[in-house]
Amino acid sequence: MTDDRPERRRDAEATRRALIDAATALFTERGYERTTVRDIAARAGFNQALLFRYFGSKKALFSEVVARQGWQQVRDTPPERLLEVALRGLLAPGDGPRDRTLEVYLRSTGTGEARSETRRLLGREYTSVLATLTDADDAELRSDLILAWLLGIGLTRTVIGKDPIASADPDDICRLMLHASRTLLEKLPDDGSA
Amino acid sequence: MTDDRPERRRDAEATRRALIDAATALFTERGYERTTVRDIAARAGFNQALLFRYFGSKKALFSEVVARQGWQQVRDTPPERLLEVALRGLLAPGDGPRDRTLEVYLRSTGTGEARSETRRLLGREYTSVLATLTDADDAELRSDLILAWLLGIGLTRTVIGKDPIASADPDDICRLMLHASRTLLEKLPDDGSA
DNA sequence: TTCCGTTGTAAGCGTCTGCTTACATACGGT
DNA sequence: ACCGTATGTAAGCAGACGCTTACAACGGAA
Repeated sequence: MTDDRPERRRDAEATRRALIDAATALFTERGYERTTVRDIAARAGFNQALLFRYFGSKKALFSEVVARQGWQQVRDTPPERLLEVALRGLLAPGDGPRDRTLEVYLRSTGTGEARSETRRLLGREYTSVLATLTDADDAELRSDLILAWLLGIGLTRTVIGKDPIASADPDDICRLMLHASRTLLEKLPDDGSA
Repeated sequence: MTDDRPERRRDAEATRRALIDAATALFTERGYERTTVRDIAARAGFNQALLFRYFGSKKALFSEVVARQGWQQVRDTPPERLLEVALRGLLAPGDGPRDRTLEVYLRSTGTGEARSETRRLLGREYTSVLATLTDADDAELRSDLILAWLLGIGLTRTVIGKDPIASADPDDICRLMLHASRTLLEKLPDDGSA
């Protein structure tokens, strides 16, 4: 229906996609280090040698995964809705197809060069959008603190799996977190300077 | 001065301590997966086989590291000061001897069984102490959100190294974060229920 | 001095890792 | 039908990993 081409038993495009999908799932589940190229290929249903033909290296594949998630969320969402959308994406149950950018982001801890660069760029994107919501002169720091909060919540719920955050109702978390964030962005605490 | 015993060229206690110190430093710097037993032994100045004689396994050593940091901070600090103390510990420059509990905590991401159990227990300790600061009926969730924020800030500053948090003045971060936390703990947003 | 348990090291085992090579099979154009 | 290329696999390499084993040297007690 959605594809008019005849089904091919060998299809480079489909294989590439399958590998990226498998890699995305595993990287978000286990993080970069604990995911092996053999795991990825096995989940995609192919030989791991293909992974190197298509992507060259494990690191390059990781970059493709991050790039493919592709800043879509941060670019397609109006700034004033971004925080809630990102938070709800992070809290949603893990099965459906959804934006996993922040999960990949927080799973990609490590000191790898290319990886940390990608991470920094993506974070900058979120921070600068959130910064438009306040006119404080330390707007960037404030919005960075909020991004950090998002990461911390995701870390606690998804990676560590610690209660009560892990099993809390997304609505409750949203209500509390968004409320506190709004006070941070809108109402300026006394900053002790002129 | 502080040790009246004669200096011994062979001292099991001192060796143990050296190994734990080296392990603490490396685990907090690189995380669990990226730290090898050979790295640890080399930094301590010993053969890696000793590590297994004293601790049995890499995982057991990690548990000793966490245990030795030892919940001291969370138990020795009065609840109303805990948040600031923990945050400042997380933000302080990396050289001096200081409490690294939260750093180890956030570095120990992964799915290892013993590790994740230790992590959960430590987190519970922090959460329940912070929960005494509010009388909301979802006190635990609120304080867990604050612990998550601590982790997120530490992650951004220490692990990811992303500006502006990475290079911000600790005082500024403290002022903003503590202010927002107080509103979360003290002033209850409308929770839409009876 | 002899002796033996403690404290240390060198070497290596088995396994897993990212990655490569050599080869098989399917496909599309002629 | 034929053939060259695109797509796929099986096997294996070199190195790193956690961990073990066999053995050397120290140091206190006899």
